[in-house]
Amino acid sequence: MSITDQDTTPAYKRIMSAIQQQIDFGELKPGHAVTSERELAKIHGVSLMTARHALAGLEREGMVERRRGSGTFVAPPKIHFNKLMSYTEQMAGRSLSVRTRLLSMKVIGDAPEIAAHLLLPSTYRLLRFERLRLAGNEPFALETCYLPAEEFSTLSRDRLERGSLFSVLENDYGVKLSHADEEVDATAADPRLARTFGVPHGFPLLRIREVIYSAQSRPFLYVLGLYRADRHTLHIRRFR
Amino acid sequence: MSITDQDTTPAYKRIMSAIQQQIDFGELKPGHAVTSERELAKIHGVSLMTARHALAGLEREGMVERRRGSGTFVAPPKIHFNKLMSYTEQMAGRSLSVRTRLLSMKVIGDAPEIAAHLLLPSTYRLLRFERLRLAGNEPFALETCYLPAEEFSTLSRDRLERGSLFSVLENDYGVKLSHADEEVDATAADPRLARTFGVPHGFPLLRIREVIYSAQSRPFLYVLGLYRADRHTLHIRRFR
DNA sequence: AAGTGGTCTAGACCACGGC
DNA sequence: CCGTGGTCTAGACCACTTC
Repeated sequence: MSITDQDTTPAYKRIMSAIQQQIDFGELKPGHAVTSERELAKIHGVSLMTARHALAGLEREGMVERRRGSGTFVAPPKIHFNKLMSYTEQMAGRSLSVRTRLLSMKVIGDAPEIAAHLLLPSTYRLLRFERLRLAGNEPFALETCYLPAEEFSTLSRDRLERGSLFSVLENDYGVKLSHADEEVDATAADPRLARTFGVPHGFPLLRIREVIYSAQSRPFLYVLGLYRADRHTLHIRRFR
Repeated sequence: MSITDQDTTPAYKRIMSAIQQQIDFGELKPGHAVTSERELAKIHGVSLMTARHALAGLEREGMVERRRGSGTFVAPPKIHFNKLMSYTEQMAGRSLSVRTRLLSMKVIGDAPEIAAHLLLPSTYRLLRFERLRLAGNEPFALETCYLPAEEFSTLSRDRLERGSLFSVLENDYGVKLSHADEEVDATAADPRLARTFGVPHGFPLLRIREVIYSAQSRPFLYVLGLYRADRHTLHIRRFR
């Protein structure tokens, strides 16, 4: 950030970024005291209220804890509960070798229920593809994705097998992901699924139906996921 | 927060409560404009920053939306995603007649795994009780709860069958509930469960194991829930 | 142009924690 | 005791929306 920059960024956001960097770069570790309000005000040449605003923002994001009479401290690294993450992202932290195999990919026009979930006319053309997730050589998840075909017609098989769907959507298509609503229940493996997963007919599976919304609150991706219950557990945190 | 505790309550909290009441009492409905910052400041005799603080707090709670240049508006009623609620509370909004039958209740001392979840010694005495949830006359959920026996020795069968466990804990024992971590997977009904639910052996069930924490981040309640997958869906919202 | 929320100042007093 | 965060004042200017 140079002096010539016409810096329109609010002061409190700049202070937030500065502290965030200290944490990211490891200068401040969990438990360490963060520069106090009064010091921040002096250092950055702002009023106390502005320095407060910065710390309050970081607290809301869960980066720091504030203790009256004591100070502001870097919060312990949080497990990212209830975060919308792609499979690739979820696995990144766990050093598990997971492969993806693209089973099918085609444009369909007869999925009225799914079109309805995406707020599209019932005969709207959708791009559907199935991906099998394998740990080692053992399949443990089958995910079927549905996207509006027109918008994402340039999606290639290659990209889907290689990287994360989320990163393709965010980087190549500029989609801003906002949130997802999931419906979770249980089902039993029918003959086809039993064959796919290599489990007995009737084997319990976790079923997750998911509508993913863009930043404009527009639903644009529907995912039906089926997971071997013995190899997959869903973690949720609920707050009172 | 009541009107009688004006003495020590911060002004911004009083203003928040006042607006919250307007919403609760139906004077302000979703979409309606909330009193502006400047008006609130005049009305309550506080500075602009304090009025701002109140509206910012309500925004953080999701009660209002703020639109620059336009105003502050009552937010549409939010679906309570990812909220820690008792079964009774969940059903309250749905006009479903749900009954609870207490199947068993006893103190046990040989549940080391569950004691571990509650950060207690492996032979610690736990109060265990099973509750069957019925819609109409049809059972659709079986919940087994574990509590430290000493603290909750006065819990009566009567209270458990009558009201919500949460309300008993919060009102009678003064427990402040904070959050819960859940593990969700699927399983198949064994003979006993099949008989309990009146479903075939092997029927898919949703299984939720839940550790509930008090405000001091102390785990104090473990719940194992089994749900007929065809009568029960879990809803989750995830954010990016 | 009038009204709104967003940012910010330069102070103030209080309640609390640790020394 | 001193430093901390929590609350608050009485203004100010800006950016934005609506009319």
